[in-house]
Amino acid sequence: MQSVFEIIAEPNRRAILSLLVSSEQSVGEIEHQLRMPQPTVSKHLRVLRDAGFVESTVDAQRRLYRLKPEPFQEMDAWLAQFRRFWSAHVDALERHLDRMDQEHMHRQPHGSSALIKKKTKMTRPEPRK
Amino acid sequence: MQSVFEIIAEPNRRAILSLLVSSEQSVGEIEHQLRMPQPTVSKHLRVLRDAGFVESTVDAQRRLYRLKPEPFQEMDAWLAQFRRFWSAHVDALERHLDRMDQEHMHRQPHGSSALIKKKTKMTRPEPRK
DNA sequence: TTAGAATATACGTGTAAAGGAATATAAAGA
DNA sequence: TCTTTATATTCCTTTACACGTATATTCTAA
Repeated sequence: MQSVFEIIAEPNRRAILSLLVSSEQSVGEIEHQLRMPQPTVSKHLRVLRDAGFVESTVDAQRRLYRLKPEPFQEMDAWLAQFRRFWSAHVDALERHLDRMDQEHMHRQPHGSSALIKKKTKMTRPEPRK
Repeated sequence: MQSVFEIIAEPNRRAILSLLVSSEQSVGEIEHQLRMPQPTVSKHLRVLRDAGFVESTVDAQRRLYRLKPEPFQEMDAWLAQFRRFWSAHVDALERHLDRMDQEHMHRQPHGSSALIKKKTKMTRPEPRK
């Protein structure tokens, strides 16, 4: 489980990361919001912490977990080499994500598709009038 | 092997994608440049094609593979939700990637670390004079 | 100091996927 | 047609990892 890419390959881990983007959360809060068994949450948090995606602080019996930026920046840096290539083809993405919506909606319980589409539209160049 | 994230979790596939960013390549060219057995290349290309990362055209007995943009855009869109969060912490990335260099250099045969660092520096804000 | 709450870890199991070796398919050229 | 080149696929084995269940650890509060 060396690389950041293997870490985020796991859907539950991506869900945890998306949850933590709003604010830090305890294990129990993650457990309830994502409806995963507690050992599952703890085990994924362990992996995420070892990989530097999150850090935790102690609050009584609770552990509060929050994001750390470095691995995300590393992923972004890897993606950067492809940006020149794809930036020409923005329109095709709309169709692609619409297809994803149809096929995978049930696997993405937290509306990330909608978020993706919204964000994508923001990066689209304005039509020249 | 549903999601784009699982596809790029495999290091050989990432190497193939990085190779194709310069230009389209035949299976044999990929095989030689990355020093992988031919069946390995073909199998990974199959996965990449099914996931929409690449497409191929026929050239005599050869198959020429090239990148397609959509999956990269989809990954970028997922990463976007974390950008607000990390954009404050740029300096920490330098240290992080320097550590990665020490630990993983032998696993990244194509100088992607150097490329990452270079690109990262480009996105760093200029010091105000 | 003991009970209960919150979290972490250990262990056993199933499964998916990556790799190697062999073989199949397809096209080109003699 | 037969051979050679280029690529794809099949079969088999191994390994890594995600999960469930059970148990351990850690801290609080009574």
